[in-house]
Amino acid sequence: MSSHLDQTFAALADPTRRAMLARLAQGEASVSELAGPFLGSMSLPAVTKHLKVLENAGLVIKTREAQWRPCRLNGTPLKDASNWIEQYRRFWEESFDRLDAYLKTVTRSDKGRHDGRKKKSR
Amino acid sequence: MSSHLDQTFAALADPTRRAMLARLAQGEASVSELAGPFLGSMSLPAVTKHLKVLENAGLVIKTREAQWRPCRLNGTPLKDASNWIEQYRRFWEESFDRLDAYLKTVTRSDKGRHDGRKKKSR
DNA sequence: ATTGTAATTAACTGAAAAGTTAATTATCTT
DNA sequence: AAGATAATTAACTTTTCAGTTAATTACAAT
Repeated sequence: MSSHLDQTFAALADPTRRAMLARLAQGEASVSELAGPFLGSMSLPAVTKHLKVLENAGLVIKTREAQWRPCRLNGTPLKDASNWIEQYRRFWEESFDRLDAYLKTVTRSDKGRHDGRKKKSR
Repeated sequence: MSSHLDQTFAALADPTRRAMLARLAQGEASVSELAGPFLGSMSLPAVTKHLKVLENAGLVIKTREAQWRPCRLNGTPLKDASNWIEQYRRFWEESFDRLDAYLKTVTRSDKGRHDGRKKKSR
């Protein structure tokens, strides 16, 4: 049992899969169209599997048209991923760097101790 | 050899690790403080390993203080992850849904064919 | 010096991930 | 009906990941 976010982030952790999403951002594509750029370095079944991971994560929706499987990107799981990350925005923005710098100025001694004792002063 | 984004997304794909980041967002914590909530369900070495993954991804910075390893969150890798995801924002926002709905209205037939032929009309 | 606490390292296990080749299914074309 | 094309499934290998227990390192306190 793995959460939605688990699956989304796991799917995004692979460069082949991110490239496939990038391709799909340009528009619908069949499996072989998606596979094209990778067939030099991996087999078609490997691509099918990557696609399955994206599909299971809900990032790609595969339909049927004759012997083709047109795929399109579904962004909704990315919304949750984005929201999750956004929680941490302050940790990479300027304002935080300044806060951080400030916190470093304040002596960490007592706040930082785990044994409830004072640190020797330097 | 895995890219920065690979490592970041892979690190975020695990709920234990995300929980550890959530804890660190509250402020610095030692390894055992971080481990606390999980010691019911996993061993301390397991926690150390998760922490190592976060550290390798650059999401956590571990320092030394006596026998403790105070850890703090470093948000910068999240910035890249966020930027990557933001590229796809239009795929989960209203405006896109409308565009999508519109595209479905227009007959997909020729646009969607991969063999350059016309579809039989229904 | 000995003991206790914090954390890591070592060595191992089991399960999941990522790839392979070969065979199979489904559909279209002639 | 036969052949070509698109894609998947099966069976297998290899590697990586997540966890375990036991041993070890490092420091502090007495």
